[in-house]
Amino acid sequence: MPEPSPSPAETKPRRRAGRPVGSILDQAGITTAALSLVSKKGYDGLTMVALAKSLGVAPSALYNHVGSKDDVLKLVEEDLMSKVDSSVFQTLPWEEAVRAWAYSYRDIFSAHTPLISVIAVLPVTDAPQTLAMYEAVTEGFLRAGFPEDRIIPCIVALEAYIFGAAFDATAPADIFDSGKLAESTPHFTAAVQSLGPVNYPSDLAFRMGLDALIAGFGALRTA
Amino acid sequence: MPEPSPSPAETKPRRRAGRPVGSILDQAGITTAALSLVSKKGYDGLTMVALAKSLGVAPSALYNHVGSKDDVLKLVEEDLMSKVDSSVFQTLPWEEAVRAWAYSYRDIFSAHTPLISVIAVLPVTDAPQTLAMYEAVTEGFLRAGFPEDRIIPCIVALEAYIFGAAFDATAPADIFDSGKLAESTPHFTAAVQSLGPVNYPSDLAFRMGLDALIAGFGALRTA
DNA sequence: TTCATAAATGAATGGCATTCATTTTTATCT
DNA sequence: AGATAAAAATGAATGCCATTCATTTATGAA
Repeated sequence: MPEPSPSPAETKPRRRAGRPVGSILDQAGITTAALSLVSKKGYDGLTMVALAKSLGVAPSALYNHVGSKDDVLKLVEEDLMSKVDSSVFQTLPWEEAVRAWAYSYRDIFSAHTPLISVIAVLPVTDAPQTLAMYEAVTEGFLRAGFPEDRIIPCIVALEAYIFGAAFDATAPADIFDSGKLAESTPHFTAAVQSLGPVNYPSDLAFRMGLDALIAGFGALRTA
Repeated sequence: MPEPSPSPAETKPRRRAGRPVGSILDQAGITTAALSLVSKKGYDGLTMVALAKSLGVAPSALYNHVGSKDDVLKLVEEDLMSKVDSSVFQTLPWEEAVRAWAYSYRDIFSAHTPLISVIAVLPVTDAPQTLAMYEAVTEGFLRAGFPEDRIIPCIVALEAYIFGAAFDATAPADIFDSGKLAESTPHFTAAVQSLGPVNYPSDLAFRMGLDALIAGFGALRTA
């Protein structure tokens, strides 16, 4: 630090790199506290008051580190995105990589569906983990021989499907029980019953749709 | 309840059919008021206080007709479901019917994404309009020659895709702007730019994914 | 008219995110 | 070591929200 006395360029206070020494709170701590709160109490339990209490701090103290509760959700989202396995595109053939990536993506976010409405509309700017995932997936598509201008539409469609499927995965098993109105919907009721005792086929449906998307998109490769 | 008095079958108070004569409020009125409130102020503006005011009534009066705000959302959902065009399955060949139905479904719910988290998990019991839609779609699949036990998984997968796409449709155009981090994600950034001035291809993506699902599922027909 | 029931009222209640003036803590400079 | 300025934490508001409840009003049937 060759920092002489006169030095008008350096006006901001400095801090030793990587050491949040002077404060109880920082964004990383808030993120992990939010995640453990969600895993214990669900998204209804994720309130600024509860978050502050779990950190041993007054609620207003949080606002020195995040601008709003939405900021907290963005932090959680970034953390989750970093857990989606997009490394598979470096090791597996395209079809299998897409499949593994999609399952990983869906499994992670099916436990965090309240985030989906936030993510789906959230600009990717300043979201490094999210961008890193997109970069890895894009590279995988390029390597597999996709024309550059088809890659983003394919990813967008796959993501839409994954988000929708994440909701499905949390639905109750009897969601298709037609109850008293069964008589007026005979074909639908029969189709539901033909599935057997397990009436909600969210996993079968996910696999079938994913197969269709992979087959359809795979045909776009030029190489 | 042995009910000694004569006429034991008729215990509930009667009311002339179709005439909500004695009260200002009923569920139909609440539903249309909620819909017009949403269209004017969005889902943030849909509060019980605002809803009551738009009906010229005290907020607590609403609770004589609905159990909770979630009930209001269910009423709105049912109304929207009745607007999804599933009649196409009676007139068009299967591929075109699925396409038309899916576009109609997505277009309606892209203006009501806050409902999706409710719908996706909501049992279909006591939701006559929703059941009617499922019945029409199921009939369309049966007519097209699908094995009975494949129909529900296909519908579930299509719905997941439609719900996800409804979120996409509301995303800002610059959602994929990588900003300062563009240098660290060269392939993704290039792929986004190859799309041209319109950087968010939600319509192209929807069409491509829908084509893939229709092609993949269409192959399941046996007839 | 009488009476029971349904509907509407207005005043609570408790939870929520967020703000702000104030105090405390911390890091750096003299 | 002491002074100083910035960052961080505090506690007490604020305003909005869904929901409840005791009470009053309106309605239809007997």
